[in-house]
Amino acid sequence: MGVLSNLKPTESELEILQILWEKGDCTVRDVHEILGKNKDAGYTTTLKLMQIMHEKGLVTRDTSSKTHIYKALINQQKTEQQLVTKMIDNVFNGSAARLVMQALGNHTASKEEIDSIKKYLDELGNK
Amino acid sequence: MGVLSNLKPTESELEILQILWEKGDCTVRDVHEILGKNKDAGYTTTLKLMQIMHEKGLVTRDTSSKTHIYKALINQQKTEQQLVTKMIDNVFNGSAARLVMQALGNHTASKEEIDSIKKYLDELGNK
DNA sequence: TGTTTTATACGAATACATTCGTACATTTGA
DNA sequence: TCAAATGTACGAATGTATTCGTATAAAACA
Repeated sequence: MGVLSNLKPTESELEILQILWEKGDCTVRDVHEILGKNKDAGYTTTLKLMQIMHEKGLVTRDTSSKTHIYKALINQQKTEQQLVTKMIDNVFNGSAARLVMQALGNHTASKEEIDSIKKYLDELGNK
Repeated sequence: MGVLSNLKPTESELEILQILWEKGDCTVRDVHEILGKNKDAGYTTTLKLMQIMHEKGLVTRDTSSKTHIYKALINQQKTEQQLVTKMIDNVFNGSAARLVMQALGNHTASKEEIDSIKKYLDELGNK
């Protein structure tokens, strides 16, 4: 297991990571403007967060020009897996099934989603 | 929506709530001893946490005798729902299906669990 | 009874995350 | 060219969670 795998992003860091995962390379301003749609913090707040993320090894950056370019360094899939596993352990007493039922047992899941999950389960079952 | 519904427990508070949900009425010592199996903090740490939880309205307590008896005041199901919904929004971009697949796509789900989920999905589909 | 154990209350230290102000350097463009 | 805009660095304030020490009171018991 690598060093990076046990770095757990904070909530704000996760918001930034989402953006980097989706958009790829970003400047601080890029990220800040996307964040600005949902929250309003100052520009230097976003900058500081991203600098801290760099210190922690969550992101890399290209500093060859004045405006630095940031890139996620930790893996999206692996991070999501960590968060889910942690929730299963902490909240659902180790039962993935309880989490799933909780997730599906309300309006958030559409018919299409439920169908795709069924398909996924069938594929899982055939392995 | 009631006042209690937007109280979000911290991680330590959640650990304590789990115990209260499972065991029902508990003294601080009860909780502290169960917690002690996994972590080692001082007794007064647990006490303080539970006092704070009382201030926040997460728990009630019976103080009629010297040793106080604590009880969860927020609902387990509702709290779990909140946490899951928040994770779906923050981590999986609103897609419950993505969360579910992430939860099932590893060793944490046993065959029995997967079967019970299938059954659950079928029941959901018939509504 | 008087000592030990078991409680609560509460202030304070510590740790960590978040936010912002300010200094300073580089670009941009009028 | 030189002022305005844009960028980084960084210290510090703020907010919140966690941890623990100490004071004090009640209960248990030898």
